Amino acid sequence: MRDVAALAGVGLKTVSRVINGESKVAPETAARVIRAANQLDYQPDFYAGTLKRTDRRTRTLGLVVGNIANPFSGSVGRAVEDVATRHGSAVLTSSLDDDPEREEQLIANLLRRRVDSLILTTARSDQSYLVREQERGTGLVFVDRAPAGIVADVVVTDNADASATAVRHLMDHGHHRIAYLGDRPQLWTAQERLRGFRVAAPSHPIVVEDVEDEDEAVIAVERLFDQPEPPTALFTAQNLITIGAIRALRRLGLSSRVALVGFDDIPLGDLVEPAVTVMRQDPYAIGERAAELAFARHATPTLAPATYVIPSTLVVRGSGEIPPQLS
Amino acid sequence: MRDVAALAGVGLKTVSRVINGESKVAPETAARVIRAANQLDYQPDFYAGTLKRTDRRTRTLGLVVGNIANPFSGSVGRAVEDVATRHGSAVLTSSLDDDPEREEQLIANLLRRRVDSLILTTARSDQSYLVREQERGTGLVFVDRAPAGIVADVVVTDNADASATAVRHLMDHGHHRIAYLGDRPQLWTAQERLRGFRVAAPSHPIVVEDVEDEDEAVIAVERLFDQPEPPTALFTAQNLITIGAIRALRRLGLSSRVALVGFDDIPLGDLVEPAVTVMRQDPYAIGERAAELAFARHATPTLAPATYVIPSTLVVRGSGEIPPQLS
DNA sequence: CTGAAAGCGCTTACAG
DNA sequence: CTGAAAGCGCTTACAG
Repeated sequence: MRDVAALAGVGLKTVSRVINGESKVAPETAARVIRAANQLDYQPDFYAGTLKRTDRRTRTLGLVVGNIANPFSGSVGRAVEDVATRHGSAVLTSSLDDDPEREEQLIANLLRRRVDSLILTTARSDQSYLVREQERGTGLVFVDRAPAGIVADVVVTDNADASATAVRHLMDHGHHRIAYLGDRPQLWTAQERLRGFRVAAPSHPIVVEDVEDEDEAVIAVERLFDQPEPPTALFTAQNLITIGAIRALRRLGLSSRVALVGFDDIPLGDLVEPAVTVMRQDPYAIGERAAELAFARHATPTLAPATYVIPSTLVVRGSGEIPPQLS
Repeated sequence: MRDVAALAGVGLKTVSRVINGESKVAPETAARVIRAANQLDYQPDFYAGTLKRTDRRTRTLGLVVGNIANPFSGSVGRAVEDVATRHGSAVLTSSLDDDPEREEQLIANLLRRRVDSLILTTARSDQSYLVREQERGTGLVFVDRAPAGIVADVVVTDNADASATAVRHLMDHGHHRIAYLGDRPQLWTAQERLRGFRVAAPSHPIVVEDVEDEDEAVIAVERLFDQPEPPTALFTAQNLITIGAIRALRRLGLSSRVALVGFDDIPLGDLVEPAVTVMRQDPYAIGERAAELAFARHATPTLAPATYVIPSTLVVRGSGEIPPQLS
């Protein structure tokens, strides 16, 4: 910038004004500055300006998702990016892998880079370590999972409600022996989905927790049908579990005899046989709302923190409408 | 930092030394500094340090992918993130949507934030506008698509080879009437895949270009089978086209009578009926190699730019092994 | 409409 | 082992 000022024969401040499009510069002077900037191939350094700027905003958001390679996180990320771009901000993305150790490390890394807000999915059971950062003015929006030990904006799916809806759908189709297959009970989402299941489920539900991935889901389903009184319907409370269940039912030759409703849509869910009925979440809407909240808080820091619930939709495709079979 | 120094009763430089873990600080002094930092809840500002640091590295990478919500880009992004984390760097992620207008805008945004390297997928037909930035020392690695007008590191799939392999697989199964269905011919990847197809294909191949999405693929396939001499096999040169083709074949009742090989794997490709044979790309390997190249160049700026080809694998699942049917 | 001085939070290049 | 001075590239808060 100094070189540009020298070449154009103006003061630093004038170059700054031209670069930032502030008015009140004589067109002729401005033209000279622009010519000098082009000649020297000048690129302003945004972060250098941040140092002295009154609001100290870096116009950078930190995003922590489960795993950016997974479609749910990908859609959240895309939404955050879209909103950020509209506000002239950039997004630093990190994948958590549900690892509590990583959580603190990733967040520390983002904080050192002075992100204006953090939009984050968490793995630890307590987030009170972020209170001081929040007091310092960093925006905090929790997505997908509600935090503990801190009051902040939260954007989540209607986990319990959606689960109850799924179970009622199965009961409406005549099922009474319904099995729940869910993720690790430490996860807030797993707790909520089980809670919703219990609210709507018949009196003696079958509950299988701690199913961590597709392979474990296959095993869990095989085990269920190895018992004297197997379920007539499955509610799989996570997308990988749904995929594992489809695989297992197919191997067992039960695809067309056991009803299945999954939580969270799966890719090509309409092309498998039978097509799979799911409660579809809206990850783009979650990310969008979260990013909008972050920017709203930058504009009005006194906003009271709130929890936003994004609705899910029952997508009826066939697997959830199979009637109970007499064994 | 000034406050920490004052509270600990030491000089600025000593605080700096403790924060950065430089040796040569008396344990006692260091402890006092750490206590002061905790008490004041001090967070170092990484970018402020960058300003005066000799290497001027921001330890930030810029990533431009097609769309982070799409599984291919997601895997590339995840790989870049993993390598960056190992090197203490963070990643600014942007989605291009194959929009040439966006390309310049997104890149300008990243450059203003002084990324050390740019790892990018491009939509424009020429990237010579990046030469000056490259000369200034910003690392440039092109992924998925080769650039024009600039010499830089490139990491791509073996598009032409993999396409030829796919077509030979179909011919080995007796097919002579094979249709190619591909994306916009402006895209480098589409050109390469068509080139590979032509190398291996029989003398009078059927070529359908400019298929932009799933819906267009459905229409294109329906049209093919509305003709006097329809193909006995399809080579769908992009994942959304593959999905559209599966849908169309199912509607036409031809799923088990027309062979299909897709370029790029699709989710749940093994669970549809028939399971779909594909040339599987390795997006994680592409992202990983690209990020490693970026860091290698930071360490050794004189490295000659090179092109790296990441191999694909034929995944045989059923749809590609259907023999030609007598109509 | 324009510019000189001061300073943001750090690191560098010294001197002790 | 420790610290004072200078300066990175900008913006602020002035004065003219």
